[in-house]
Amino acid sequence: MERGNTKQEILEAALEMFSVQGFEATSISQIASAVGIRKASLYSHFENKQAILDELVKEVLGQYETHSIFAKTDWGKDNDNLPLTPDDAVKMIGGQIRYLLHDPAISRARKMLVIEQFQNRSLAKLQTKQNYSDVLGYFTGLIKCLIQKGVLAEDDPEIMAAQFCLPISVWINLCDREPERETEVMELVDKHIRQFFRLYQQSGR
Amino acid sequence: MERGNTKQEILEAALEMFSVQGFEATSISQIASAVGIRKASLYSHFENKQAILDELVKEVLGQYETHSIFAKTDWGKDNDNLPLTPDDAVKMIGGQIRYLLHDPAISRARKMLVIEQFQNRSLAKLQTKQNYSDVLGYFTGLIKCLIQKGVLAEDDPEIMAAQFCLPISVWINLCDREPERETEVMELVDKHIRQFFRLYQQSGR
DNA sequence: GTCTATATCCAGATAGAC
DNA sequence: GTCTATCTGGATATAGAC
Repeated sequence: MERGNTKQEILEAALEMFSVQGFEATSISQIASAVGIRKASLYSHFENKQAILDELVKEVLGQYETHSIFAKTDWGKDNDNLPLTPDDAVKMIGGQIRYLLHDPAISRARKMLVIEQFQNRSLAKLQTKQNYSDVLGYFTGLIKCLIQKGVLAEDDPEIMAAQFCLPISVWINLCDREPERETEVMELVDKHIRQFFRLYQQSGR
Repeated sequence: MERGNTKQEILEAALEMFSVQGFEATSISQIASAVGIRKASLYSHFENKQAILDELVKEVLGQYETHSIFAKTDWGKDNDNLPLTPDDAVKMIGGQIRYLLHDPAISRARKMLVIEQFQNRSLAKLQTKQNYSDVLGYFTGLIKCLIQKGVLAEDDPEIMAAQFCLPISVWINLCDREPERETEVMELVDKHIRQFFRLYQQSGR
């Protein structure tokens, strides 16, 4: 470390605390002492407490747009790494879940949005976008491709996507709350994906 | 009103605020003024702020055990009002969702648990029990009955239950966050239930 | 049971030396 | 940029009159 990145350290410490206690319950002194400075020094980097949250939402959560696979919805041509078999799907989704669960910034941002969703209208919208609409849109596109390729039977793709990814959303939230249940959850995910494929293959016959 | 129920009014006001702002961000004065008394008077009813939360968890959330249909899991004999058709299921589940969404105590308790789930280990456990395990157990039992009756095809009942009720959980949470989307959500629920039945009927042929 | 008054503490935020 | 010192307000909680 050795300075220069103090502002970044503040953002990281703040996110860590906001994601457990929430914004209101986290004090400036707490954040400052986690970074190793006095609370007064923190005001050299941010105008006030709210500015920390604003910056977090803008930067840390904003990098979602550039990095998250769910933010892009162009399932047009690049059907290269499409999961055509249950095994592929389990591998792909399993890896994705593990990444979402263990990346500190991502998991903390997700938890913070859960905590603050009823408090703040704009955070509610962000929560819906990142952890519902975009995910649903992503899987709707993927499933449309799989239908077109004849891998899955024809049916309402949006409902199929919901049936596929919303249980997984709930299981991710369960792991956020009780991390020790991760292996149990991963087994459920495995069974769920295979059953989903089996089902929507059969019915298309 | 006219007194005598001040303690109850305090609990209700507190739950209303805890369910939006969270416990830490809600002050004693806020609760007191919502009830129409001074903050000092509140200490005649509760030893301290924590005692309000404890009582809420014990009483208001505890009445879940006696009133919620999800708390009972005996699908043994009383297969009277079993939803045998998609229409029945849509009607039954739709009514249940509307009840869960609009009953003030239930919806506030649910939101409070969402907000406090990462803060407090025992509230995390309660959240998992009430809004995950019990619901999953309830629908696993129901689905087992429907399989036995030949209404649905044979498959892993726990996974079927997850595919059935976890999307609905997510949609309820979406309505908690953005109540104006209720009708849109109810249409999704309708389509989801019919597609679920159609699917698991077909595959059993 | 409710009130006013008060004690104590800690929050967010600013001033100014180094 | 970080510090000490300080301001101001609001928090939880208690004491004691009515």
